[in-house]
Amino acid sequence: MNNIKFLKPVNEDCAWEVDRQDVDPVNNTTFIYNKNISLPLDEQRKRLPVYKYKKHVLFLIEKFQTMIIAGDTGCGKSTQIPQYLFEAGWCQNNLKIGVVEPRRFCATTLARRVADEQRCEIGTTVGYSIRFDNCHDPNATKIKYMTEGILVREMMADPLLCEYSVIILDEVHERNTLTDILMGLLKKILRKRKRLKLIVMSATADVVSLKNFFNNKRENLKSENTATVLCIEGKVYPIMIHYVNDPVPDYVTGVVDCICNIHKNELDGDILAFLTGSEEIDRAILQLKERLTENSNKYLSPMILPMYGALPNSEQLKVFRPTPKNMRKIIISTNIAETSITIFGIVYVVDCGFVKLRWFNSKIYADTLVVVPVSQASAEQRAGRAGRIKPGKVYRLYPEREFENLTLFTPPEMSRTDLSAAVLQLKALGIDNVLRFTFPLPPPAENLLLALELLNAIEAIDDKGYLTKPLGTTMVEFPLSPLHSKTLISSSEFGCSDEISTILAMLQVDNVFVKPSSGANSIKARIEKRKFEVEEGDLITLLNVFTAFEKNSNNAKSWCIQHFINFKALRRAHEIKSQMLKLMERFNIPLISCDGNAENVCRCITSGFFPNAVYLHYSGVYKTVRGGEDLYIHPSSVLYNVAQPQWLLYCELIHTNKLYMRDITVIKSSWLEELGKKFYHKAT
DNA sequence: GAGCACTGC
Repeated sequence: MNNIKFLKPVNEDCAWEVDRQDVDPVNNTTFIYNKNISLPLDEQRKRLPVYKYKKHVLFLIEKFQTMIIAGDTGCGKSTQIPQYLFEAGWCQNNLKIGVVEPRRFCATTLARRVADEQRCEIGTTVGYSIRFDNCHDPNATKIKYMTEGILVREMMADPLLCEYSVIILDEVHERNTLTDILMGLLKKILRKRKRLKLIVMSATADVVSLKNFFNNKRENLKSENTATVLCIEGKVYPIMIHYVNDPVPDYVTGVVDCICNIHKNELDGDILAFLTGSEEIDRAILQLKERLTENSNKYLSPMILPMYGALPNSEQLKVFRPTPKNMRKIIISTNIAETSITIFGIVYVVDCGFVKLRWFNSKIYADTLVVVPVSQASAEQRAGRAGRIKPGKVYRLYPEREFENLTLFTPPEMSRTDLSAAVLQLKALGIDNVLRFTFPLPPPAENLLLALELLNAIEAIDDKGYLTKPLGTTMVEFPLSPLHSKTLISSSEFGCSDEISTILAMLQVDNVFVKPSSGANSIKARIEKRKFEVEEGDLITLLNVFTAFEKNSNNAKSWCIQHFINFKALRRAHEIKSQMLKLMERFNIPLISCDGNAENVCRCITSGFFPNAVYLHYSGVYKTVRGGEDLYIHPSSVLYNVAQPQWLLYCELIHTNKLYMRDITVIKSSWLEELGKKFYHKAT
């Protein structure tokens, strides 16, 4: 295909080039451990813990409209229960079973596994549907795995989900915003369609509150319960939990100390340690490499591995390979290993007791990342990673008395993040009064009101709270956040919809610029990036990258390597842009190019992102136009090293030691007066 | 001078 065969894997500077696309998703089973792999499929199915509960499941689903199933990952519930229902006739009369997963990876791998067990081709009786990848047959598919966003989209077209006899919500304990929206909507649908059944599956969540939420039995009436709980006991080994006597001053060093002790004194078994971010993980690994030598343990050599989402796929896969003989894997991970992935062979868990979460800051109307103590449920989930193959040990880096002070559950995402997209979605689904919507856990009213205020300012909803036509109703159709979709829809008026659709696609992918860690190449990468940089800011810079990428599409991969651009990110941006173009055509938004007139593009960006405006205060820091909060230019911005412009718009805020603006565009204050008039006349 | 995890007909 192209000329990259001269690159050697040993050349560290090219390591980034190996990435997810090289992993064959069909044959990649490293993520899922199956100890019965040598048995025939039917035999494997019968050995799963859930098999003993087959009759219970089928009995309870007849009797109750909603069933809450609690069971650990690995008990087989996500693959088996849909098949039990299918085999018991729940797909007669052309009805389907819908299984809703929080991640694309789960939806596709589970569907493929179930298709194998049903001995059918994927996309026939068993299929899946995720964004950019439809693999199901509307007439033949009976068991359909999908992501949460897909079901929300289906509800917009078919509000009572008439195609389905059963909906299964999986991994509900993660409590994503979409999970909560779906639960609220399904509660309504269940009232209207008595024959629809709902199964809610969860690993740790508090099943009692879920049961109460779905129970339609009215107080003081003799009517029967409509919801029930089934607990599936998986096979777990006992876990011994250790606490420290006194709080540790620095949990990174604490984790390192603890790992060294385990490695020196404990028998074989891999170690999994939780920290909050990649920076901490890299720091811990440096310390460990200094302190652990081949001689630290007579029998086992340490094999120290990082694990976090931004890590290249080739690096992530190392964590799943079986531990070589006479070695001990020591994995230092973010929260990704708490729920999203399962690593086999863990016997020791070290928990720093903290997690990094998105948190809505109402002063600046933005989500920020904060490090907070974990919840009890989260601590238990982390601990549970130790007892999968034999009795395990867990080390918590806080005193035992602190455990009781932890909150029981991590607040659902809805209660702690920006709600503007969720509110817009609900409005489109016919929920006019979002303040009275039955959320599984109502988010703070202030956050809902701020979301409504923002949507009104960008004219997605009118003063009475109804979706505007055509702007608001069209915005919902795009898989973009409200400010982004507003920008896109107004882009044809500014004569630059081609450029804006590119920029918005580029904003949705991360790590466009490759940053090698070693000296010479990091300077080269810096020089290459300069070639794309322009004084208008980061967004026009991204536009330049994409335009150059498309011009070189016949040798895209080698072009990316040459210019230190992330090929995978650009390919995904291309994919997202094509989806946007299709939607734009459908909603009659003409594709117009401004042929290099950057001012048009910047004015258009202002028309959508005006709520995120800042000005340069005489003290030398930027302040938000409404709240007057201090913000700083992120070092990754092209504007970091130039004279500070007077007015800026940002697309994203990162809260670390300061509040940093990312993806910045230079604007004029007169544009704000013109394009964000309604919003700013109150503020100024 | 810096980066939780997911996701979208």
